[in-house]
Amino acid sequence: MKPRARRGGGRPTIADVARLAGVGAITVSRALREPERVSESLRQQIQQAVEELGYVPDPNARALASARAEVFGVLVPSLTNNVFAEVVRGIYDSLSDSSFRVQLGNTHYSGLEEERLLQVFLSQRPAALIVSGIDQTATARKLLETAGCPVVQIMETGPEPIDMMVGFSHFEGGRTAVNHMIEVGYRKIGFLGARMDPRSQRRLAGYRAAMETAGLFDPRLVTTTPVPSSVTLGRDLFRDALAKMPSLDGVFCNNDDIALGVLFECHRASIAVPQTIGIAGFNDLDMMQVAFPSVTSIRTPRYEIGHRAVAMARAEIDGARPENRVVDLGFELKRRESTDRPKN
Amino acid sequence: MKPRARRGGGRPTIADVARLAGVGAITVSRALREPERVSESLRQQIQQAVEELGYVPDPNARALASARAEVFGVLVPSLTNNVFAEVVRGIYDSLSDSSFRVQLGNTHYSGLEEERLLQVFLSQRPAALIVSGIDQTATARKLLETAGCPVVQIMETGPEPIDMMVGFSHFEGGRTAVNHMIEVGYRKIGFLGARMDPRSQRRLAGYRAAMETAGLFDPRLVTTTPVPSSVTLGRDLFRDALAKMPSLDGVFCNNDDIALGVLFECHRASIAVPQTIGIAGFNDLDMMQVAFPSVTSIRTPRYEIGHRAVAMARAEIDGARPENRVVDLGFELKRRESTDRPKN
DNA sequence: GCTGATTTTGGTAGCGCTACCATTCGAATT
DNA sequence: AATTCGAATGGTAGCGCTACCAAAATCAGC
Repeated sequence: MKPRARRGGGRPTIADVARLAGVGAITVSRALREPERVSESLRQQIQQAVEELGYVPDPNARALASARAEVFGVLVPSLTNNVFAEVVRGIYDSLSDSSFRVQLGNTHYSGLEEERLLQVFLSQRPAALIVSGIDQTATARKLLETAGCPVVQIMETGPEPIDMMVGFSHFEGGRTAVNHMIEVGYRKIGFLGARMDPRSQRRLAGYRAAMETAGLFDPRLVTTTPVPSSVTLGRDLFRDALAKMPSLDGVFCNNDDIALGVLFECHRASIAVPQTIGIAGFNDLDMMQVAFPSVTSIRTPRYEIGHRAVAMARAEIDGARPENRVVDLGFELKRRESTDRPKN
Repeated sequence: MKPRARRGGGRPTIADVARLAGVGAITVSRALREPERVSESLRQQIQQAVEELGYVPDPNARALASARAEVFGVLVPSLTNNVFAEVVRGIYDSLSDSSFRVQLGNTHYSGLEEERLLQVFLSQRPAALIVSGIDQTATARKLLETAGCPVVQIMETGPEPIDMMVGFSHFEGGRTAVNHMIEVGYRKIGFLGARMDPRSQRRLAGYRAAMETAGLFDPRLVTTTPVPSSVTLGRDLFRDALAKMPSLDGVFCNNDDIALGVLFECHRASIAVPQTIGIAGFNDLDMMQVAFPSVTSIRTPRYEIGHRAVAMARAEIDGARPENRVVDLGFELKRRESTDRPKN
């Protein structure tokens, strides 16, 4: 029977390389994946044939034959939020020295969307999965538990990892920022929050804990909205908060975008920062230290989280079962001018 | 011969579905990909079997058998730059109703890295490729020309598309912004630029054209650096520019990050904006309209570029050869307070 | 009712690679 | 010298799916 014309458009296959190098196909496969299992001389012959033909292995065929794709599935709630962009950058950078690909999914902060994407990702049998947060739905959790590959939950840490975790405590972050504001003398400290995803909720809880401990908590100080965060929204939230409680003397913002909106509004309304109003943000974007006045914020290890998540997953793939399944990378309070209140 | 134990971990295959539905495997395949070619009754039986088993097709097997992966390869120079994050979001959103996956690559503004990633992407036989800019290396261009799939160059337009293009003129954007500043009375307008990738270069060219036409060009007005852009860098560049040319009365910034750095530095140094210094940025990030004073900028259609690129590629995949191979989505000058100079 | 055209369905043979097992061969052991 | 062993290499049989072709079923026209 006449062989069918090559479907693949004439790209060289492993068989072509094998023929040119005068070895069996399987030996080429091994030379490429486990060079130490092939003798020096053959390895060189094969390497030369690969280069001569410009052979690049087909990842699809590889995945099909080995029942495992060299893919890291990554689920984040947003692609444009700078925080997750940094995490994703850390992931990509940490994988650039390997042949792993990244399969990125945007859950839009939706648990259902996360389930759906998980299902899609799983159909590829990924080498590892990285998911954001620790509040997966029960269905998603079950899918992850039976995924048969390393799973890393990122951004937060918690008591019951599906497999591994890398993050920090948003609760402590919020509490630390607010404690600092209380210490330097602010009393009527408002909380401004947008989106209010689980991590925002925990920052709010940290705020509340700090305020209650100091006997300063008042529910009217809290202003939140489910609307996605933006600088514009920061301004609007601040206006609302001030209308509700004109005696406000500080704000802890859910994130830096909101803090920036507050800062701009203070400029516009000629409200002195830090004298009349103190401002603290969360994440410590580059611009916070350049702003005028510079803005106090909680520095979070975004890039490092992506990097570490990949490192842990790769260790597991390589058979070294990491001892620490849950890694807390911490955060750092950056005290700046926006809360530099002259003690009175 | 005894069949080998299932490698794939027992997930249902198309054969399982076919058996349950009492049809041939190929019919299941068709029912899933081209439902109109299968009779109504069988389609329902098959659909039911699929749901009962929780069958999800294996994309790797699909890609191998059809010599074409349902993947859009996307190459961008940066993942954290908000501009590209928006483009990528547009791409993801436009593909979310399909079974296409996205394969994202970060070129780090390097032509060589772009070539390398292209090689990797091509090994998967993607359904389409989206690449940033129009300044590919000769090697990359050749790879793209022979890719055998739709190719869309984004962000810019130019005279010689590899296949299709979606973008706008950075030259005209720069010229428009600077013309506006000249019109309202600024004379010693500096150019502040970071990174200086090809698009930045063209904005600079637009700046220069506007300045020369008005007889205002002076090379000492131009301050650039190859360093990546940031708000901090904007401040530094502005300080340099001012040191070099204290009589500066305006700046056109390569992008909004830099403009924001300038704005903050003006606050800090008590330089009146727009009276003493006028500021214009590029891209029109959300925060520019909230800043105090609000900052004039060139609004660029980032999300729309991603959306349109996907639409054009999909049209081509579906066999409808789009008439317009090069689409200019334009830009819009947003006049704001930072250049609202009182006419004198 | 018959013929030819047009669906609709199924069988077979791969896609390019690797798991599994078999074979070869030289070195070490007895 | 015979036996054992491990390392190096190769052959075979799929992985799960679809392209291609063939067969069966349906339809239209006379």
